Amino acid sequence: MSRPKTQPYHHGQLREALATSGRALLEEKGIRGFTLRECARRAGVSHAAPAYHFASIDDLLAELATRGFDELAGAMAAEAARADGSATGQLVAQGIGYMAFAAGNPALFQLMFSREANRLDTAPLAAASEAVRALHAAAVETAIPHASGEIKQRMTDFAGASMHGFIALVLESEIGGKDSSRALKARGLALLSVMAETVVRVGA
Amino acid sequence: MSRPKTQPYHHGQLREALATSGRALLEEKGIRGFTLRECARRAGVSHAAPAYHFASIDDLLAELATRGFDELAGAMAAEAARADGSATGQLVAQGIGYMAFAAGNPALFQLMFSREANRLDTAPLAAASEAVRALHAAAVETAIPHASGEIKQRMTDFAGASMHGFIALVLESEIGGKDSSRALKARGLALLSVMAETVVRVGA
DNA sequence: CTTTCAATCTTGACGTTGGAAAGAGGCGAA
DNA sequence: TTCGCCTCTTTCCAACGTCAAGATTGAAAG
Repeated sequence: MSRPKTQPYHHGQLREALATSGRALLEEKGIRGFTLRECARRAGVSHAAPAYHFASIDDLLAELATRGFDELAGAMAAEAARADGSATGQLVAQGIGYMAFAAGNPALFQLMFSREANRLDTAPLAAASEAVRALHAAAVETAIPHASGEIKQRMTDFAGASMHGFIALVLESEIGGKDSSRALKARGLALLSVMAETVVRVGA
Repeated sequence: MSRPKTQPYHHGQLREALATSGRALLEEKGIRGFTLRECARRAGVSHAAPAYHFASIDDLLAELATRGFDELAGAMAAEAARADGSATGQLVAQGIGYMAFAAGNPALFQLMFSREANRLDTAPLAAASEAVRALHAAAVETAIPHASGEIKQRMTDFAGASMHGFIALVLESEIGGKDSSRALKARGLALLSVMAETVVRVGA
């Protein structure tokens, strides 16, 4: 019976199960409605079972945020991989991946970029969010390889702020409250296009 | 004794006191650490006293968010009033007011633009946030009065996304983790400047 | 000035939460 | 088989939001 030794016992995959049910719960109830006990309930274990895998509810939230950043980086990289070779290609493609992830996981996205997550700041979480930042910086580097360091920093600020701000405002329905998803996508693309062109123009 | 009849009794100004202590508590503990009972404690009343003034904890949070939007609009308008007459003046000045408010009230700012606040959505809250949006749209209008409606909308998206995204990322220390406040201000101003120039250029 | 009375606050209770402590159960090593 | 550790359950506690009931007060009415 050569079972992988990482499936030890009773429930076996509790950590994974909690991350999964937690993620769903977060999207359903929002950050304020998120409870450890409901999370455990959905995983089919007693309310104190999570304690062995997560030191506290904040620890579980940190794990969710960390996985979110990993997935976000994946989404950005996947889009970027199929971008054309133009100067703005990477930047726009990554932006599409970024916005798509946010739109698909609004509550998780907000958790990742919330002050609460900042307060948690475990090492893996910091590393995962740093990876996303690095990916973004690389896209700017590709767009304006010959610009000065200061310009590159300014344009990284600018590009990151534009794409993050747009989707953040959309999620809060501060932008396009009643608009269709299709119309919002068009507006998002238009924004990314203006953003990328500006980066290249200023960085030239 | 012609006291204003709106100062009725015991504590008298409980609603105000709760809004004040609630705001401070929110900044201290964050949205997850915010509790009605602690709020009441700080106002010097029993744990159930708030119920008379606020139907629920969400109702109190909605009030805080509403006041936040009012104050944000005030900050934007105050900065804009002392702007020069250039095309980009209003836009940059409002952006400064916007970022200054966010930097001074990070937790409140995040509450205002959180999915939770969206869920609350009382009429006054919707009106207050709409007022901020209108102020911003007016600044874009001033910058590019002759552009088409679609361009104006796109540039409103763009300008709002840039300024909101930048300060949002700063608050989460996703931008400039260890930088001084002075350096961050410079980066914010640089961003606003690029943003405003782009609006005018594209809208021309 | 006394009497009402409605608005405001307090007390006490209920169900739920996060977390700690202690015990039960099963798996792998000896 | 026995032992010991890892995993989960049970039980308990303080604190939470909310409700219901009672107490307190300022001010209007007589």
